[in-house]
Amino acid sequence: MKIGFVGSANTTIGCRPDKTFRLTSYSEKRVLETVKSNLECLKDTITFCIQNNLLFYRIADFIPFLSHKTSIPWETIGSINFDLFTTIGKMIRKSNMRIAMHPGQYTIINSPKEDVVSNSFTELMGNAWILDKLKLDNTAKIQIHVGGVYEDKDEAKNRFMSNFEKLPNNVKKRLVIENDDRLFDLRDCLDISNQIEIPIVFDVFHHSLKNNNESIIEVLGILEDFWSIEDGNPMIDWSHQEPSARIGRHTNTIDLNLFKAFISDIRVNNPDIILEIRDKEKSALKAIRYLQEIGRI
DNA sequence: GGAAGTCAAGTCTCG
DNA sequence: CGAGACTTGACTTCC
Repeated sequence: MKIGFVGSANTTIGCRPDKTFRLTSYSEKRVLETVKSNLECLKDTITFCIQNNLLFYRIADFIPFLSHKTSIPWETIGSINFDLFTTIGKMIRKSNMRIAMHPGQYTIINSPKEDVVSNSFTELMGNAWILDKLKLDNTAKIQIHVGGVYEDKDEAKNRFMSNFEKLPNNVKKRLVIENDDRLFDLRDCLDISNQIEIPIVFDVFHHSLKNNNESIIEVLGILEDFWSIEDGNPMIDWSHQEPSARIGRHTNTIDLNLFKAFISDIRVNNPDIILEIRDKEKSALKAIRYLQEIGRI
C-alpha cells in the first residue's frame, strides 16, 4: 500500500510545481521559465515524498498550454530540460515511487465533436510523453473520466471504447478510467472495462455519491482482476465530504477517524491510495503516520 | 501594495 | 436558452 497526494503542495515544501499564466501573456520565454521552475519544484516535491515515505504522487500539469496550438513542441521542452527530467525520473524509479496524472474536465474522448476528441488526444499524448520522458513503466497511469452522456449513455460508452482503440499505444497502456459522482458510476465503468482492456481507478468519495449499493470491499475484490502485473496494484482515490459545504465538495483537511474506518474496512494492503484533499501533503502526512503506527505500511 | 476581476478548453443543470 | 457550477487558486489589472 502506497499513500500519496495531488500536485500543488506549497506550505511545507515551499514552492508550487504547477505554476501557470494567462494565455494573453503567452510567450515561449514564459513557457520555458515556468516549466523550469515547475520541474525544479517537482524535484523538491519528490524529495519530500521520499523522505516521508509517501510513495505515490499525482503530478499536476507542469507544462502550461501543453496541448495548445501555440505551444512549444514537447521534444524541445524535453531537450532543454534534459537533466531535470533525467534526475527526477531516476529519483522516482530508484525509490520505487508510483506516479499518476489526471487531466481535467476538458479532456473528453467520447465527445461527438471531433475537435474536442482531437484536443483530448493531444492532451493525453502530452501526458504520456511526460511519463515516457521520465522513463516510468506502465504502472504510472493517466486517469480520466468516461466523459459526457449526450442524451444516450450506451452510445456515449461505445464512442469511448471506439475512440480508445484509436489512441496511440503508449497512451492506451497508461490510460485508466475513474468513476464519477454524477454520470458514469462504477457499474458504467465496469461495462466498459469488461469489453476493452482498461483498469478502473476506484474513487471512494464519488462512489459514496453515486453507486448501486456495492460495498467497498466487494468493489475492491472485483477491480483487482482488471489490474495486471504490468498495470501495477489497483489505484484508489480517497477523500470525504467537507462538513457543511455543498455535497460533493472535497474536504479541506482529513478527518482521521473516517480514514481509520476506511482502512479497517478494506482489510487488504494492495491498493495504492491518492488522497484528494485540499491541504495536500498535510493530510497525507497524517495518514501515513497512522498507517505506520498500526503497521499497515 | 492590496482588492477585484479573470482565467484555454466542455458538459450538465438550473433558473 | 443563457448563466453558473465544476475546482480553486493564482494570475493580472486596476486603483
